[in-house]
Amino acid sequence: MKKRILISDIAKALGISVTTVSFILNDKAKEKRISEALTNRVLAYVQEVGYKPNELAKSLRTGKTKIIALIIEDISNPFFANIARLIETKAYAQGYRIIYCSTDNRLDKTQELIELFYDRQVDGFIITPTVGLAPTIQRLKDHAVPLVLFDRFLADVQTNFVVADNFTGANEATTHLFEQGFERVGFVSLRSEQSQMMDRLTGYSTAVEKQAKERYTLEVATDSWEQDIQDKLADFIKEHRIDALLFATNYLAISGLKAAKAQRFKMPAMIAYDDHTLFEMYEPSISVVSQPVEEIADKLISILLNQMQGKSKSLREVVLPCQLKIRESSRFIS
Amino acid sequence: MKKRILISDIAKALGISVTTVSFILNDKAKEKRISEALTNRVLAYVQEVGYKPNELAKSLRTGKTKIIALIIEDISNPFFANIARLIETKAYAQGYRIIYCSTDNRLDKTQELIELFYDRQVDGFIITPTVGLAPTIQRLKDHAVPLVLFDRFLADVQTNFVVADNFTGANEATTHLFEQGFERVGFVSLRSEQSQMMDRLTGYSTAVEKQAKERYTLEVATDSWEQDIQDKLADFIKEHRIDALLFATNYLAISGLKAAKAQRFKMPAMIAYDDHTLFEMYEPSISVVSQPVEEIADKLISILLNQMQGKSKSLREVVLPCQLKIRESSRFIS
DNA sequence: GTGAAAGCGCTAACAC
DNA sequence: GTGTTAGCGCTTTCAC
Repeated sequence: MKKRILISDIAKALGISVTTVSFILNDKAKEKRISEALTNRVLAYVQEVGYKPNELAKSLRTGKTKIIALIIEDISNPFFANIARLIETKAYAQGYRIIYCSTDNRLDKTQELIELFYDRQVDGFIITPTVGLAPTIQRLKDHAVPLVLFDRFLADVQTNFVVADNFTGANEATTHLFEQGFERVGFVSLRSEQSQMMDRLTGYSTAVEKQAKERYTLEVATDSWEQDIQDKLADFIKEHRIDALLFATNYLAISGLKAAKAQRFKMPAMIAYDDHTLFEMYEPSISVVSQPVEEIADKLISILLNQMQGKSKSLREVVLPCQLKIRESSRFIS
Repeated sequence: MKKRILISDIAKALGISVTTVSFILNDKAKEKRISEALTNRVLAYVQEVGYKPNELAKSLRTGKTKIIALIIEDISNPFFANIARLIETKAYAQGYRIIYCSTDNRLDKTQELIELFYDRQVDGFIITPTVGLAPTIQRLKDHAVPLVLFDRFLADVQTNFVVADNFTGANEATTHLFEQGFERVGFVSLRSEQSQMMDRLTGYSTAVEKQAKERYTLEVATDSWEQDIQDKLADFIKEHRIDALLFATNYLAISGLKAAKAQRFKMPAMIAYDDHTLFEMYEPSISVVSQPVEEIADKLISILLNQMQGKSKSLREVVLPCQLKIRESSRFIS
């Protein structure tokens, strides 16, 4: 292993002190009124030997790592992967890097991850919280760690968050189905206390009540087997003679499509939550409630950066509108 | 911000020295023959006050960060997102965390990212290299930085790598199409010198020659607009009266399906490279050459860990077989 | 304008 | 067995 060149090497080679080199390297040359000649000489030499400071030592000294922790449900879910991509690009432009981990929505794992990254002195957190995470988040807040939640928020602790307007999203989707002429509109969701799931459920229920129709809901356990989900779905549809369905997540909708294909029944009309290449291309194309991914990523980064730079101490609770993309799967065919 | 508790605080509170605490915390208690009573007292106190060492300081001192840099083409591509997920899980189990960045296959960005993470003292690299990256990789090698490439390798520099057997994958897919009875089998690929693209092309060409048929290839520029790709594809199919197609990547195949949908022509028989939920669910379901993602991730991590732990200095060049999943889209219908 | 030196929090060689 | 202390490589105060 070739030895890395150090700031002291530079100083020695140029016959000046470490301080001077450090000042010049940290753009404090004029502030400290170091001669332009020397400044240029140092810069040229640094360039020549390709010196790069050890960021670790720098971080230890400054307390800043320029790293943001992204603690996310599942990086392989396209919805999260897309957000991750956007966040990464925006953070990168500001000189920040992203360290990520998937939580699988497991509380213990999430807590552990947060502790871990906290010990690593990350500068800020972007988190999709699990139920029960409030105490952990509160602790971060106590330590004045910049953080912002997304996709869902926690009722028990006040924090910055960026979520979609899930109530309205689900409400409009449901209403659209009724307006198309469907009568028995079901809702398939996760058995979860997560805010986004609750809001979607309430959105659906409110729409059903407004239309004075019957509610049909199926809640799937988060740790169900794929096969189990498919069976439950098939039963649910048949038993209640459902003629239209709203799915609370993209993967539930995909399970639904798989069930229909495997068990050879005709999928009723449907709308999915969160867009996916599959929905766009499927025959018939699947209507979706789509979250504004780009804006979510934008807000997340800007809120976090503001906080990290100490610009704003006020709480930011951002709720962004969803977009109902009507495609073929929600068309009424009498 | 509540002050973090330090190892010196522990020592002071217990009236012992930092060394002792450090030894105990680093499992060197018996090695240094520290009394069990003291060991337990320290452990209990550490537990009680919730002391956590500053990992940054630890890293600076030990030179180990327990962080692996994942430098990948595009985290939002399901193929890479899936691998990322698997790598993450396996690394996590070994106490390593992942820091990632997407390169978009741009040389300058990739170089910059590698430098950056190198300066951050990551313990190892997993990289999908771009063309022209050899000098940078060589430099890492000179500095004895553990690294392993994947998805493609570089001819100009010897390194560990894990790739799929792209030649055979493409060859078998092409042969399968001919055996089905198709006559005019085209190949759609990226205009790129990347090894995996070249191998897929050679695999196709060799199969065509063996069958003594005509070659029809379309190479799309990597920075093309989606619309442009679709137009080119439509023209290509019509002009050569293609009756079956092999796509070199999943997104090219998706562009093909989109083109067919938008421009209302019938997609010829086809096989895509890399599986995708869409291909499984599409009507007709799309045959694919699927890479063994799980094994790739396994090999990557085990090779990298071995290297990081200094266990093996020998070069590991792993080529894993692809699996041809025959579905409906490659069926011959006369 | 420039340099010496203190420390960021930790590990581990060395001393006793 | 336990403590003292010298760094890891950097930034920054303070002195000149």
